[in-house]
Amino acid sequence: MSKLQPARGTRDIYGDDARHMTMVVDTFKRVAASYGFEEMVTPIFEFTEVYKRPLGEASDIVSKEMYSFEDRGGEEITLRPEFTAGVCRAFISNGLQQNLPCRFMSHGPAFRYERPQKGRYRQFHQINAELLGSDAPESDVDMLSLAWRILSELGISDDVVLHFNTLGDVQSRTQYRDALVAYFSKHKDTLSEDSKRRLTTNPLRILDSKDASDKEIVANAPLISGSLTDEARSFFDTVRRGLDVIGIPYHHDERLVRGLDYYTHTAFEFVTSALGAQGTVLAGGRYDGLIEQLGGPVTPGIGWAGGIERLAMLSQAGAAPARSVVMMPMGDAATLKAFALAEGLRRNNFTVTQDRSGNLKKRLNRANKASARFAVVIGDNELENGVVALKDLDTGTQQEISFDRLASAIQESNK
RNA sequence: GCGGGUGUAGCUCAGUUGGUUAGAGCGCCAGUUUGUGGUACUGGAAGUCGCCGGUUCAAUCCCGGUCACUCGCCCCA
Repeated sequence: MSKLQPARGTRDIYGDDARHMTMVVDTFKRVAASYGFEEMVTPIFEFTEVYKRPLGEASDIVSKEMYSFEDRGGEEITLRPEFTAGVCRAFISNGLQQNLPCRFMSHGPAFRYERPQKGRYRQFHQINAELLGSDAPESDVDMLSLAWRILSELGISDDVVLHFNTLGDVQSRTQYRDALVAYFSKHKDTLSEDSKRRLTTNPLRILDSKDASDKEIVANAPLISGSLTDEARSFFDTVRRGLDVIGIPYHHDERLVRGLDYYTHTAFEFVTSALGAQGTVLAGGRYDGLIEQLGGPVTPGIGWAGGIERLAMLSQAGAAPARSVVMMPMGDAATLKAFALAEGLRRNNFTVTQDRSGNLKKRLNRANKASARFAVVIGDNELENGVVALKDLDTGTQQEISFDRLASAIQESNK
């Protein structure tokens, strides 16, 4: 590597990108808190088994996308490829089943060894919400409501469509899987190579194949609604009624499935067409068997994860950095005085930086480029008289202010 | 993992049908103003033409490989 560059699929995040992503996370935390969610910060790596079991040995994530390694103590370790399994492990490890339901929010990086594309990185970032311990369909509505609220506050709810389906309970899902395998096996000869493989690894996934001839076959494939038990059907209807009451528009997509084995009942994706092939910005569903599968007490759960990069690309919203006051001391004595003045201003919640190099012209130039709001010039003349020259960089006006009145003068001009 | 496109200054891009000193705009630096910005004018710095190899008298240009980005597939947030 002759040029110093970040490892493939990783990138440095700064400037506007960083501001947009921070806005996504801040909005997420604020809104999730208003739904009663509390932070759960789990380790960024876990024993490999934590992800291997729930995700399914055959899943692509486990079979070829995980960053797994043996650490120096001989333990099999994996960088988290998603949040749910880790949060559930934490739930079990800490015996949190005493106070159900639990509502956890998390955010941070996750890792998958994939071919990078726009909006798809090997180190990517997610916001994640999990609600553990409620098997009521109303909880599914709560989770969708939370997601919708966040998308709305990010200003992108008009740009996404909620695709929504049910996978039924375990019995429904098993029946459906069998029905699909039976149906697709009849058409095996005309299925694409990818889908022939899926027939054994993940038959549900054939339903969203993009292959033209697959699509023809899929058009007549049996639907999950034909395999639903009465309970599963009634569960689904309750969730739908909830969405109607809250006023979340959705598209009932009978072919929407999940890639991961642990999902049951509600499955959903908020999708945009603005990001090319990586259109899913937030997705999740119910996973009633997961915690038990990990060795914990039987506990239902529902959760979702949102891609921070993708959400940030869509929303393009970010808090502008606070406009600063720049101290411009001329000479050693003034430099010392500027320290004291700056501290005083910061105690009054102003953002203050120091610029001590170059002539005044240069400093004002820099301040201008940095969108600073005020310049405070202190030289020997000012020191003698106990004043500073306070320059309003927006209006260009300048006035002499005594040391002790500086904060209030800035406050006044900034109105 | 598979297929297509791209890679020239900090950024956005021209260009060379293979031939001496590779260009523009923006940005950056300096000056016109010994302590007063945004405008204007003048001047300047900055590129191993992604990297390695091959063909050739000669490669930034052609060929091969490689790395990265990008679009689609796969997968998925």
